Formats: sequence, structure tokens, C-alpha cells
Amino acid sequence: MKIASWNINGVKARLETALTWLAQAEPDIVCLQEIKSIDEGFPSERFEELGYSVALNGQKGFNGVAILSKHTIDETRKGLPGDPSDEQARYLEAVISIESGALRVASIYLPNGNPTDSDKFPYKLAWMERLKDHVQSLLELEEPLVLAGDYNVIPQPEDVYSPDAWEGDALYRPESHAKFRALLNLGLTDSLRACTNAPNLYTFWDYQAGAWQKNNGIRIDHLLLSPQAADLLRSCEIDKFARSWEKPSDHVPIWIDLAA
DNA sequence: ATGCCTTGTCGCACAAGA
Repeated sequence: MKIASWNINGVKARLETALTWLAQAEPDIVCLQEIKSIDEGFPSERFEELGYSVALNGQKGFNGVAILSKHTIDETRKGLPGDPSDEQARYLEAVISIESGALRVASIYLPNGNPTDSDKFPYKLAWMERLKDHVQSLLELEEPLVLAGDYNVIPQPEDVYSPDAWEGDALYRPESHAKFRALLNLGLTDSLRACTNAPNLYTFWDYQAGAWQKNNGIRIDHLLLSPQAADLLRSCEIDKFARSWEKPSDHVPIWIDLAA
């Protein structure tokens, strides 16, 4: 069971690139972020032609998350509980039928939070608190759970080309680290770190300043697992090659293989 | 130094991203 996460930075601009990667990588389930489209504008047919069912939580112009699955999607949840006034489309959860039972998957686009002196930073921290509360309730189900997405958090110094350059940034602030650790401390496993402690493994390279050419990357896309999912983890890989393609997203796909 | 790209929006520049 191959499960991927990919911030595609616009589904319309990235459609052919995404289809090419899907045909080649053949993931069972894909969590997409930043589709930048309303549900009605999402080219679902193109993905259905490849055998995927599509679940969406779209938004006009910004944000927007999706889940593609070759297995049946039984139910979905759009948005995190805890703030009815939050209209940003950043969370989608699906229960997917697999041979061994049910697998719960979430596609997460955690707020960036910059600039940190604006209301965007407290929004990020509050969103992380809501995510933690919701995940805590999901863990009580004691089922395989995969929380996949763009977390906009650089977990550790070894996850960034130059920690000094990110000092003070919302992706690297102590408050962001504390919230991310609190989430992990519920009992989640960071898939990549369960498979390797190698430094300088990145999932994002800025379009600007030759970041890709200089390998000035950061690791901010993560697949976090419940204990029942972590027990099934076989491998975790980053498809770095996708960043060198024409018209690339600034993020690349990261995926896990589960023994399920 | 928030820019040096890239995307989407009814755009003829701008916000947002990270």
C-alpha cells in the first residue's frame, strides 16, 4: 500500500505533471495540497481515468486539499473541528476500505504563519492546537491513521540547509516546534525519521534565488502515523527527481509503503 | 531584504506562498 503526499501548487498548472507522476509512481492513495481550485473546477475525470476516486475540500484561488484513492472512499470529513469561523480549506479526512479493514487518511495543509508579527502566526498556532485536539480523538479509535501533508514546520536543524537562515521564520520558530512536538508526543511516528536519520533530506525548494540548483531545501512535508499504521511501515521515500521536471511544483512527493 | 519565482484572480497589477 503506497500512500503519498504532495503539495502541487495549483492543480490546473500542474495537471500534466501530476498525471505523469501518478502513472509512473502508481500510488494507491495520494494526499494533495494547494490545489487552488474550487471542487467544481477540479479535473476529477483525468484522475478517474487512472483509476482513482476523488475526494475534495476546495477553495477559490488559494489553499484546497484533495485525496485520490484507488480503493473505495467510504466517508469524508472537511475541515478541522474547533472554529466554525475558519473558512480556509486546509483539511480533508477520508476513511478508505482496504483488504485488512479500514484505513483513515488525512490531507493537511497547515498554515504558513508568516509574517510572524501578523495575525497569520497566531492563526497557525491555533490551527495546530485544533489539529492536535482532533488527532487525539482519532487516536482513541486505535486504527491505522496516516496524517499526510504540508505541515509548514521544519522539525530539526538537520531538516534545513542553513538553520541560521530560517531563524525567526514561522516554519522554524520555537512556538511552531513546540506545537509540532506536542502533536508527535500524542504517539505519532514521523515516517521519514523512522526509516533514516540522514540529514539534508528535503521536500521543498524555493523557486527563487536558485534554491534548487544550490540544494537550499527544507523538509516540511510529513507523513505522521498512528501506532497501528507505524507497525505496518516498510519504507519512506522522497521523489526528489520531480523537482527537476519542467514546470515543477516547489514541493516534491513524499510517500510511504505500508504492509497493508 | 520577504526580494530574486510562480500561481490565480476578472489583472492591465496584486496577494500569497515559504
